[in-house]
Amino acid sequence: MFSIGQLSQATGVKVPTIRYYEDIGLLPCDGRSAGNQRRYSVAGRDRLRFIAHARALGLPLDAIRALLDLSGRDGAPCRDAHAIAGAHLADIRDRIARLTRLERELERITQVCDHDDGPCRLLEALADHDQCSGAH
Amino acid sequence: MFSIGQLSQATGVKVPTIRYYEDIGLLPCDGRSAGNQRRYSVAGRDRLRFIAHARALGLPLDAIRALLDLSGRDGAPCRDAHAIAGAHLADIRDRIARLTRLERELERITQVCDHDDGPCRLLEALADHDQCSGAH
DNA sequence: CCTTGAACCTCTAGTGACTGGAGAGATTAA
DNA sequence: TTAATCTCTCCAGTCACTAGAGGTTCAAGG
Repeated sequence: MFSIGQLSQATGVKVPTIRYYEDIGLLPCDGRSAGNQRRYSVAGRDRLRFIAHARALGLPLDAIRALLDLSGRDGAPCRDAHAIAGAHLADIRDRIARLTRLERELERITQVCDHDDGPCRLLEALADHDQCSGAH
Repeated sequence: MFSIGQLSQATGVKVPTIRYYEDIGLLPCDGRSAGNQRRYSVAGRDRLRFIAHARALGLPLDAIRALLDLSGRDGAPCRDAHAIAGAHLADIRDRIARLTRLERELERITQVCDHDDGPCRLLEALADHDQCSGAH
């Protein structure tokens, strides 16, 4: 059995975060010591590792909760898991696309003015959406 | 003079958001009606347009506040404005790079398993960081 | 057995940038 | 005048934590 600090060391997840995951019902502890301190089993550690890795991949906690529910069930979780991961992948691609448009727009804006005196056209360009090539 | 709703229509910024900007000291209103309703001048509308456009470009409100302070001053705001915009551009590029790594990783994970029966390796792959090519 | 210091407990509040709702008052057009 | 719309303030919620206060428990050394 692990204490919360040992679990934190074993997974790289901070202690307050582990307690937060318990609060929202994502990671129950496997019991308490006589003095009311949390104790975790190996299964609990593995569950937290799953959560931590999925978080590192950017999945929101709701999606992680759904995946954890799936992995406990039989039936056809494979398709459902793919649906969740696929939706996340689509979301990531969408964010990349939008950030890339912003990058180009901001590059353009920072290049309209590269002098040291006179009124700064950068501020004007930032103020005026009409100068932009598209929507954001 | 605009009412808050007219300002909202003119800028595309929602009414509660305008009030929020006032709360945090970003956009004071230019007076009140006899019945205590907010009134805005053309200058106020332009200021909100600046804020809205900078937000659409992804700048955080802190950076926008700094830019608004700059645009009111003389001195050498041009260099400072470039510094703020440049930092934001670097941040965007960093986020794109990280999202692209995640995209590749998630692509790999979703491809380890494309069947309909048996245990889903997608869930295993999500659980196991060691299968990943790098850090995230 | 006792002490010390680290780890742990609960609870509250704060982050960024809003969004939504309740319940009451103001404005405007017919 | 009346009805419809708009606006007011205040409070709570979002997401995923993070930080702090003030108190309790644990493990190791003497």
